[in-house]
Parts: sequence; C-alpha cells; structure tokens
Amino acid sequence: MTTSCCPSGLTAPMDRDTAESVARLLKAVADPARLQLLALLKSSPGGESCVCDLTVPLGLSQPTVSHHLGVLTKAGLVERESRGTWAWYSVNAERLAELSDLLR
Amino acid sequence: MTTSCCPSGLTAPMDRDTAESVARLLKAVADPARLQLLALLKSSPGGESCVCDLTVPLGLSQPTVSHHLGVLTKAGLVERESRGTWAWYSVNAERLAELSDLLR
DNA sequence: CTACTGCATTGACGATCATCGATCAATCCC
DNA sequence: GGGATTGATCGATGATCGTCAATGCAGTAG
Repeated sequence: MTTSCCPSGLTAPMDRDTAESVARLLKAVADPARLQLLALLKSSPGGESCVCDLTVPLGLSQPTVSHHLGVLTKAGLVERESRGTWAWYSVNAERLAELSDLLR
Repeated sequence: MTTSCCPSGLTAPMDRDTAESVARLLKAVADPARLQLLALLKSSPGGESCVCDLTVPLGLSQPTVSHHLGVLTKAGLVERESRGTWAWYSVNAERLAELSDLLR
C-alpha cells in the first residue's frame, strides 16, 4: 500500500501505522546478504536465478539464503516461480522503485 | 562513499563490503520512529526542530528520541546544530536522495 | 521402488536493537 | 548563587534478527 506515483513519502508528518509499514519494507532491504541477493538477481541472465546458484557467491549456507529470499518474497520485493525441482527468483523492480520513492 | 550520480546501485553484483555499508545506511532508516522523525523534521517550519518538540508527536520518551536522532546523525542523514540550550535537528536531503538512488 | 538433488522449515544460539528510568552536564532565568 | 529546563549518556531488560545444523519434502533419475 501507500502507493501513489508522484507525492513523495517524507513531505508530511507520518502516522505510526504507515511508518511501521514502510519500516517493514525497509527492514527487508537493510541487510547485506539481501542487498547482494537483489544485485545478483538483477544482474543474472534472464533476471532470475535458482537458489543453488546463489549460495556460493554469498558465502552463506543454503538454509540462510532460503531464509533471506523468503524475507524478500514476503515483502513483495522478489518473486518466486517453482519450475520442476528448481525455484526461480527474480526481483520485482516496480516494488523496489516504489520503495526508493518513499525516501524522497 | 559509493557516490555517483547516474549509475544505480543494483545493476551489478555487490561485494560484501559495500553491501554492509549500504545496509548500515538502510538500517538507520528502517525504523518507524526514525521515519516519523525524518517526516517531522522535513515538514516542520524552517525544516528544523528541537528534541523537546519531537517527543510528544512520537509518543516516545526523551532518551529514546535522543537515541534515534543520534542514529540518524551518525548515519549522516540528519544534522545537528546546538543553539543555546536547544539542539536543532534538520534532515540532510542530499544524503537521503543518495540513499534513495541506491535502490534503483 | 530406491537413491539423489534442490529447497523449505524447524529449533537453537548469540548478537543486535528499541525502549525506558535514572543520572549528569550545560544553559538560562530570577 | 540557586532552581529549572534541555538534551545526552548509562545500565538494564525484553524483543527481534542472522546464522547454522538437522530434518523434512518434493521432484528426478536410475
């Protein structure tokens, strides 16, 4: 929510509820591993990767990577598509741009 | 650091060090109280407020508000000017815009 | 059917964080 | 000087978070 095209997010006082909702979104991105995941997904061929290709460049265990992807997915910042044995993740560029605009 | 005007932050893979530095910045904003503080400062007359005018609208104790302002100040997102008995805070719009661009 | 691979979930542990009451330093006013 | 006010700091407490090893669960291959 809090979607709108032009009015920026920090021009008027913000009530506690919207502040908590925006903070939840930002918390999803405010982690080094998750930032690396977003960058990796965005710069991977086809804009998507499966989990097994992400654990090595991140230097983290598979459950940890799965956890971070879950956080990003629950926040709506990445999308998951199950194809056969693999799970393909890609970033939701729109949501990310919306989040970026909230800091204006 | 990681300053540049046009190239966005999430186009290429990100090494752990820059990811941690960006995450530190985002963590400073990823809190409801601090988001409310930024919004309050930006929408206050003259673009600045003293601490005593911020505790009531936030519904938090004075030490807590002081703590949050310290976090934002250390991150370079707000600036502090001591005038007499009062401490006047204002947001650093440039830093905030830079942070916003990092999510592109 | 069995063995294997990719991924999510669980449970646990240590670290970080948000919050407060109490305290203290600095400034202002009488 | 003395009392009052502003704001930072300290110590403590409860909650949240990042991480991993172990486990479970689908699909796939033989």
